[in-house]
Amino acid sequence: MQDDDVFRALADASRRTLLDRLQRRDGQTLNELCAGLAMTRQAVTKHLAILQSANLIAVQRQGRAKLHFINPVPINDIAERWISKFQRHHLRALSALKKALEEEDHE
Amino acid sequence: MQDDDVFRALADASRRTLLDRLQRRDGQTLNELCAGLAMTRQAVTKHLAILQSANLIAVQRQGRAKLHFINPVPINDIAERWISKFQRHHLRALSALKKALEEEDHE
DNA sequence: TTGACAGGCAACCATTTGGTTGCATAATAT
DNA sequence: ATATTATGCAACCAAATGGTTGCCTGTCAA
Repeated sequence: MQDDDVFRALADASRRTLLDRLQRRDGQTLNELCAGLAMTRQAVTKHLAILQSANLIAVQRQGRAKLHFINPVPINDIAERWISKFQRHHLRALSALKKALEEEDHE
Repeated sequence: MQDDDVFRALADASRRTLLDRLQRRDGQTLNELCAGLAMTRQAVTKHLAILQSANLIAVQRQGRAKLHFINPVPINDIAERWISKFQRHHLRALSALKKALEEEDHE
């Protein structure tokens, strides 16, 4: 599955924070993204590499600076392909859960 | 963040497969969920425990069997709180999801 | 009651992960 | 030309992760 990289990239809170920051202001450099985070620049570099290989961010060199741009497409893909699956079965699943919990209460 | 458990639980392909299976047929036992998977029952047990502590599934004992029920709420929560940030241009689809959830709550 | 079936617990293991430090390289400013 | 700034690379480390095996407990059926 190609979604796997996206899911795994999103699993880390630091990486979600980085996406958060890029979402607030797109096109930030590595050093800008490092500011205020409790980890070294190299750690951030690794996180960004993971986000990039999951296609969640795109990178553009500008002189010695490296600009990072968020790519919302994979997240939207997941939202549409995967999460909607759960919504489709939401009613049935919820009623099954409810029924199960009620039966549990009667024991 | 409380979403963290959900994100991390969803990061593993085996766990997503388990959710997939429960989505197809809810209320399966541990042994049923193990069938055809290339890992031991104990590995599946661990995955189910992670899914449970992320509140993605609920469990009900029935005699010596253990029934597993999917809980779509945390995933919908993420869709609402987090992923929606990244799909501003899909506001219409999102409001449809929100509306569906609200209708469900009123049952 | 005895055996088979469903699941739980704990120890152990290899690999992955998230992080570090130290040094190197490339572009810019003075 | 030189110092400074922005980033890259590689080795290393501890902890988390995903998995195994072995054995134990509880429940059902014959």
